[in-house]
Amino acid sequence: MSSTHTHSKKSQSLTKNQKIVLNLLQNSGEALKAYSILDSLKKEGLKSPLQIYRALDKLVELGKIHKIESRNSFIVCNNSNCASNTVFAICERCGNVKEIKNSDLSEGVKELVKKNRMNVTRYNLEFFVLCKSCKTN
Amino acid sequence: MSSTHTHSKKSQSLTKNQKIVLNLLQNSGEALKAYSILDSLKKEGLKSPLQIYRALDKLVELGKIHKIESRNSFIVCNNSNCASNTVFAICERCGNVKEIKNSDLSEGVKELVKKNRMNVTRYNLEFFVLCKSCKTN
DNA sequence: CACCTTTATGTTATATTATTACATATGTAA
DNA sequence: TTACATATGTAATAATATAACATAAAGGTG
Ligand SMILES: [Zn+2]
Ligand SMILES: [Zn+2]
Ligand SMILES: [Zn+2]
Ligand SMILES: [Zn+2]
Repeated sequence: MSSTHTHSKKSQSLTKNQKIVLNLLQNSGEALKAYSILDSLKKEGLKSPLQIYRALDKLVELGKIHKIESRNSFIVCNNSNCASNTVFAICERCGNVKEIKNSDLSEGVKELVKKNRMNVTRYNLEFFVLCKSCKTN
Repeated sequence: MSSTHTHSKKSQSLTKNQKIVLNLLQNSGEALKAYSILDSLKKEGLKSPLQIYRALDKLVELGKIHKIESRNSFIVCNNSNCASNTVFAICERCGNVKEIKNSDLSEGVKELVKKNRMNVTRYNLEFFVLCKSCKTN
């Protein structure tokens, strides 16, 4: 035993199911739905929706993934740290989702927040677009 | 007979069910869920989810109402014409939803769109806030 | 270590949200 | 009239998400 140096770093504290779900989302690179994730993970032993939703909830809470609200799907965070302020471009034709850095938006958002005296915790912006691939077809 | 003067104005072309649903949303003034709308309209003779969803779909399409994606609820449009570009403040504590004019946002959005070379059809921005009433309690 | 608390897991059942499929009716235009 | 598009009614079912409860693992305190 000796060095059972409990690597209890906060940063790698994902549990088994959380790791499995995160891996799938990372490897897929696209937005996935909960029940499609469940299907894909039957072989890993996960067999109930709740196992998926619990992992997803936690990963969202940790900022590792985001939920695409208008599509009930989930995608890995593309940025280092969104602080849960998210911007997506969602293709209306093929459903492709791409996360966008929100830096350019901050000024406009700040003004809007100030003018409306809002106590903003976070925000989520969804652009509905025709993606490059769909535009050329 | 005689004057069956078909009042076929495009502007008032809502159908019976569409009018009933829109009226309820207008009178309530708050965001409502489809099945709660259904419950409220049992007395008007609407009895299946599909009757509600069809009316809601059409009203959204016409821009009369909006869907709050993160809450699966619907609210009357608060502006004259959003062109389906919507901004909401959603209280995380009580669920209250308020539509916000998006004029101040346009510059930041335009830049973001330009920088990412997006072909944007429309957008939806959801601010998660602590509303005034909840802040004081 | 023993003890307690918190967090995660497994499992079943159920709630909530939304659509498919098909038959009928109504509105609009040539 | 005929044709076509749009709206309605109704039943069944699909897709998304949570409640409830039992058990297990992880973490902190003394
Ligand atoms: Zn992100
Ligand atoms: Zn596309
Ligand atoms: Zn509006
Ligand atoms: Zn509130």
